[in-house]
Amino acid sequence: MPQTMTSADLRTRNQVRLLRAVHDAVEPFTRAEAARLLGIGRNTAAALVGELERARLLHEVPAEPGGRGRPTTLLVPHPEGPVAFAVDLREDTWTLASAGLGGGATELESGEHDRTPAVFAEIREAVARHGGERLAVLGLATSGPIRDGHRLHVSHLGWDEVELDDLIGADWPRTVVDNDARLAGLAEARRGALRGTGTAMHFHIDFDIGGTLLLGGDAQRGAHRIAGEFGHMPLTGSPLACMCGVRGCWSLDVGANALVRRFGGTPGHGAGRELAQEVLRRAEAGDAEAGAALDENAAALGRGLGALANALDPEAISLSGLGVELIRLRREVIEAHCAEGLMAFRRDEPPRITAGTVGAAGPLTGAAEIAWDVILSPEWVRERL
Amino acid sequence: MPQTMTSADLRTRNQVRLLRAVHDAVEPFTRAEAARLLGIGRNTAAALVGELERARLLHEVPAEPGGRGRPTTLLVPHPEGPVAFAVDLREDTWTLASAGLGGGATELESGEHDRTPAVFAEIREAVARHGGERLAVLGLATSGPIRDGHRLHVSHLGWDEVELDDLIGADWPRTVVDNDARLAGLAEARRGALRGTGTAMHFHIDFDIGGTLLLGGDAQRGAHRIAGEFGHMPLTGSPLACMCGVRGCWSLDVGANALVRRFGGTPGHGAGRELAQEVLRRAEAGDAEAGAALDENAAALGRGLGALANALDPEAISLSGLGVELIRLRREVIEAHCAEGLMAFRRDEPPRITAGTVGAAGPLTGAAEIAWDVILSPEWVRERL
DNA sequence: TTGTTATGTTCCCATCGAGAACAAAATCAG
DNA sequence: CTGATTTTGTTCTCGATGGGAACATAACAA
Repeated sequence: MPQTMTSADLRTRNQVRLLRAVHDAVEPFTRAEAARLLGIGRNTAAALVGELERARLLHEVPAEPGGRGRPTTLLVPHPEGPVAFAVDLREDTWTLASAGLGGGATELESGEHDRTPAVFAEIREAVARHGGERLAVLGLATSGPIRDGHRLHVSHLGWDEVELDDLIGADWPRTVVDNDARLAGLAEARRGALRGTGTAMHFHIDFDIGGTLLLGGDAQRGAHRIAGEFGHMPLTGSPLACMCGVRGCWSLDVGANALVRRFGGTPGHGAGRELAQEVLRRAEAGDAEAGAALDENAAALGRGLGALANALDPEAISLSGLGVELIRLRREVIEAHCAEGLMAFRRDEPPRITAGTVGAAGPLTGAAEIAWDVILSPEWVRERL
Repeated sequence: MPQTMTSADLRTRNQVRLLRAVHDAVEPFTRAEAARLLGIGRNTAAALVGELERARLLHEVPAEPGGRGRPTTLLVPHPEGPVAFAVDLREDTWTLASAGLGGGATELESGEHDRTPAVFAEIREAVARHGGERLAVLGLATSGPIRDGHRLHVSHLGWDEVELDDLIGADWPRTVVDNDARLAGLAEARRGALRGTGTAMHFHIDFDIGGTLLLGGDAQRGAHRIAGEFGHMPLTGSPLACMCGVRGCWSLDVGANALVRRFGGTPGHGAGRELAQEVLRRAEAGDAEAGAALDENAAALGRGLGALANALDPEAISLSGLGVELIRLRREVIEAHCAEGLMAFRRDEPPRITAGTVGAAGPLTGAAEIAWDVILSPEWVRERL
């Protein structure tokens, strides 16, 4: 496991550091600022940028003068530089987007699908339509755990152990895949509400609840890359059996399925999202029963967050999906029950609970991030020159 | 946040890599093997080792010839090299040990204490008695969470927000502190049952249960460095109120306190450990009620482990304290209830549940590790030359 | 117009690790 | 006992890297 050794590796390393700084920056910065940021000399910065410009990875544009001093250049993505494609594969739709250095994604195409793995061929064709020389890596977000990075398991589509290696063949560009909830969390950590946190958590609340632990801007993946099933811990004392095969899961009390069940429906089939939206509408309009349902959902959410905060000590927790509405309408309920679940000695410093700012674009943004993580690696950059 | 830039940093980096390899190795290795291991040339290895020998960080001793080829030298700790001291501060005793490069710890002194923070002065004196020129860093393990690394909270000693910065003053050597359960886990990850795992968990079961998530050989610490209170999640549906201020904690059903409660005692005062030992003895002798108590404890343990495995996907889980006996006597119960708590699709690949191999020396060994982590840093090594 | 300030550019230099060639010290084959 | 083989140590040269100093350049300010 060699990390770095030769002087050439040192150069590559500094090039990657520079590219990563550009990618992660909120605002573009100048070459001189880059030198200060990386702690290198102006001469070295000039050499690095020159090589990256020649490799069509960075581009320099004149910066408007901002005070005294010789005018300098802004470091921006190269117009002919590599791009990452990102795919968000949902229950019955898919979206393809393109993202350059810096992360800004533009949607290219989207479509519906028939809930069979044939959608992968459809996506492959869309990628071929839009992908040119500049396409470097494809990041794909799907729901459901992906064991060891290739065995996909989406229960609500009836996909059981779908073999991704068979569906994503040699005619695909270099492709990296991950779970949508985890990628939504990664997006928040890199470009959203969790930016800058050392330890944080993100939860996506849809039919049920899934999430990820974010450490230093990266998502914890686990030994088989199926970490994040926080919704399948018994955090709320439910006596019910969950579809996952366990009894008492947190997800039984949080999310659209819990709302469906409360109003007498059978979870797991179809119209849960519409019902959830309707409950939200009615609760906002003052309907007592809908309000009570929301209270229960928010209370169960908060109770679980408190328990998880005891164990993992996050600085902040962001929510997406239904969670955004729950925060908007029932923040006090969530926070009160979170505090109740927190050990007494930590109640004066509870985790910040916040709505994600990347929103519904989370999985797509996260997929672009993991694709760019491949590009911004020493191996890839060295290959490119 | 500069990671590395100059060529001098490159050299330091490789020196640290070499020292870390020696520290982490199970068996000593030769200079030629080191070159292969780090992916550097024999000439470079010779230069690195020479400098480290002059800095009294490494020592070369003739290796007994093992086949053909010119005889070489074994890389071993320098006899005058730096040592780390490690302290394990327990409820009413403390132990001081010394650990050299490679981790082998030898006990220096131990004593009892009066359960007041005055024990820190006592420890300071013992350190001064044994510490000479070679003492570089002190690692200290205590029970209880240590918020932000300096505010100690040990409920069963009645220490509430004890300020470590006041107790560990400028007359101490460079000191690093952490929680005993976390350090026990770190010890397993570095030198015990979890060695080589990418994602693993460790739990120490005493009066209650505490643990840590281990990622790539390091312990997850959390935003306020108080992560690891897994025992205070409601994983077993207990209706009771816990001393921590929360209702339903896992710890209410696992550990010595749970046994005390089951046999009519009041947890939190004294003799829980003796009772636990007696229950173990009686259960092993065939006593039905003691056996049932053990069953319940093991079942609750397994149930929680399964839930946590869903969320964090560890490759292996090691246990210390009472957990060792529980594995020895009730492995099937633990594993069965763990499987029951695992989502169905992961039951064919459950986490390996194993007794820790570092044993009672876990906190001390872990304390030595965090002390050596300071020594094996580029900053420290560069300072030493 | 002239001084100030921030940046770009060009040079030289110390250091680092790679690689090749050779030397040294053991084992193995006869 | 001798010579071939194997593995490692040692020495030397070389290209590349980043630091630093000196100078050039282009804006602003007085």
